[in-house]
Amino acid sequence: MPRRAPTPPAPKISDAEWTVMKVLWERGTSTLAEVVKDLEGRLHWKPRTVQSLIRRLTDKGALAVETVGREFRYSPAVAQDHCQHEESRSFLDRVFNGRLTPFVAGLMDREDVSQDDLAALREVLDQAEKKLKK
Amino acid sequence: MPRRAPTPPAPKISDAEWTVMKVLWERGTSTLAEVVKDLEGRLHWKPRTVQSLIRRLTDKGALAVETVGREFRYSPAVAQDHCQHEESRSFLDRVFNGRLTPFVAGLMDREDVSQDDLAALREVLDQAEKKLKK
DNA sequence: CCGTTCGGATTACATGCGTAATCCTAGGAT
DNA sequence: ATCCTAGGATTACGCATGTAATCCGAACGG
Repeated sequence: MPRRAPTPPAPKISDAEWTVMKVLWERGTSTLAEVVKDLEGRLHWKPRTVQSLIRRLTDKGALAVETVGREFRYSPAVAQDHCQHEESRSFLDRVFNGRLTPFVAGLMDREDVSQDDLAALREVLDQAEKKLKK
Repeated sequence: MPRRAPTPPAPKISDAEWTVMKVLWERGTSTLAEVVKDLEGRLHWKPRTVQSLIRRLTDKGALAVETVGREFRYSPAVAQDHCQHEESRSFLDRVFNGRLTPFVAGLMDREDVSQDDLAALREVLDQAEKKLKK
């Protein structure tokens, strides 16, 4: 599968940082407390831990900080799509020599897929084909 | 997509280690020199570096060592499929909340896919469906 | 006004990773 | 017999990561 024109690279986001970014992408601009709230229950993390991760993310330019009156509000500074795509590429390259089909085949082989999933995937392929023909 | 019954976990393999494992999976049992040879040209790595990686891989149980006469021969102690599947799962969970369809859709959207790729993917889906019906 | 609390800044600290160098020994070249 | 060399064992070393704790100042409750 050939790549398109290169896109400016997104900052490299670690595992734990992904967890935080996902909250921010879902919620949009949020305060530390809001992020902590969102994560608690699902995660054991102490608030300090979340703060550390947020700090690292702002340091690497993945989050923007805005001082609204008294409080700091954080928002994603990189598009989720973009980050997802970079991760996807590097994952496929590393594990499957860049090839998508064996990846999908492997999953199908070892996990149960629903009819719905299959239908959704076919739909995606049809869209791709339509785009290709244009 | 629901998971199947859990499989015994494979050792966690780092980026650089994947490069080495791929050589061993392709070549089968090999000596250090053979692995180095296989990698040189594609990679800048010094032989010592390769040796370190091999050592870490044997330490974590991903490679088996066998002393054949004078030399050490290394072979994969874990199945490639298995490792690939674990990576796939953790990647999908981390980046796409476990969902395959958005992953494929994102790739289709940002990369060019060939007719051949599309056909191969359709074939995979057909197989999955057949398996599902049985 | 005073103590508590919340969040930013700074610091911590073990582990893993990428990328080797050094040391040592046994086998091969001369 | 001697020296070189390849490869295993040990050690290195800086950076990233996961997971916080500490310190400090401001806001808030009483």
